[in-house]
Amino acid sequence: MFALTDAFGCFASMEKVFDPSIRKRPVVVLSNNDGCIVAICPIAKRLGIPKFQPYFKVKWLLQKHSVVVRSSNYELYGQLSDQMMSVISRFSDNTYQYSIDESFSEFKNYEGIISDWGDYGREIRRTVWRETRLPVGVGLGSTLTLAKVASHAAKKLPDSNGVAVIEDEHYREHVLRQMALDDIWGIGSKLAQKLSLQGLKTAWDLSCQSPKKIRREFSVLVERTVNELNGMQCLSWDDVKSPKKEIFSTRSLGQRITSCDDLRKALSNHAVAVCNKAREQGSLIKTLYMFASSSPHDERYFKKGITYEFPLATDDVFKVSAAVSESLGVLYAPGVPYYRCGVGALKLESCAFKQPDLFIPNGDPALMECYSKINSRFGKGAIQVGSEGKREAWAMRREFLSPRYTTKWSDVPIISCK
DNA sequence: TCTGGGGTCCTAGGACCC
DNA sequence: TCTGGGGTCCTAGGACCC
Repeated sequence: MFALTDAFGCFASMEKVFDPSIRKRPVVVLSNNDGCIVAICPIAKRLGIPKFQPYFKVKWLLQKHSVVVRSSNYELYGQLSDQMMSVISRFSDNTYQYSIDESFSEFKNYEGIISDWGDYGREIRRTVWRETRLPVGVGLGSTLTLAKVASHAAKKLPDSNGVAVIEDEHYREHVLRQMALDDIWGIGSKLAQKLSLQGLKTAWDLSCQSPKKIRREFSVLVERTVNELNGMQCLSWDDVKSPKKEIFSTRSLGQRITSCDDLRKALSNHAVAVCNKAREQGSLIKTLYMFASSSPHDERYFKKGITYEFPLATDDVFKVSAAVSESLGVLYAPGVPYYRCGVGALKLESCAFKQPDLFIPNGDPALMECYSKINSRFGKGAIQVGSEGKREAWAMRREFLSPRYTTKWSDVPIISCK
């Protein structure tokens, strides 16, 4: 048995944790630079507020319903996510955090011990609420895809109360019949469109297809989904837990930048972020990709990218930020109003198979270890590479930012007793 | 006044080589 | 004289997810 536990309207619900005055109001959270709506609390959802729409286009709708608008407060969400994950992980000996608000749990060693999975799911839900004030849904099923289906049902079906268990055939059919194709994990809008041309309408229709035929006409991935919907496990635990093959850090800038120095600082920040993520999963970077561009909505769109090959795969932040400085000449052109830039590690190698080179100095692994330790002890950014610069004006626009209740001393909530 | 997210993986197509 | 296959690598763009 697998479970998927995820937060309802994650960021929007997180905004309510330390601000009870907005708990009963519709809340949405905007993406970086207050660009798009990325989270909608259940109350706002009922008002029909759309997700992933540019903020400036739906502003009128938000005002009409007096919706509370917040910028992304990543400091707060990171902290609350950690708390939520730590509660969930107490309920299984094997969990995997799939995203900031979703966690898979495996219960291989619990068969026969847990008599009622529904009760167990409700216990998880209650405990997360009690300890973090976050509303979560819990979906249980015999494959990872069915756990995802169940969590969808836990959110959507009125009789579920936040927990759904797909155990018997009857219920599986009941849930799948009410699920749209593009709500299935791995089926997006394009595939859904193609499938509907064949007369399929619901997840149940897809599950009734012959896997062989689906493989022939679509792909092994869709075939796998069909099998998983029927309770045949194709996705193994290792598939979702496997280390990333690519790591990116990209961002649109709060303000256009035009100076070479600003671009270097911005890219340097991304390069260091990528490097840190790579080290966290035990990877070394062999190929780095850097790009900078104006906005695609500009009249004259400018985009330049460059790949940089390290002679020896590395996780040394100094080497990675030096690569940025070296490549800057290609990316920078005077007069371009840069709007977006980013860095990605395209080729990663496992540090378990590190191959030293007699003629290339290896950097200082002790220095890197010390750097990592300082940042994990005192928080991200406690120690930096000089080329990253300090927090710049163009960093990020966050007009509707809530206090950093958990990560800034002056913002810690005060409870006064009379 | 201006404003349009971010991350990962896959695939098609081209360049190049034998 | 003309024709011809197949593999690898790279890149850009698409698809999908949250």
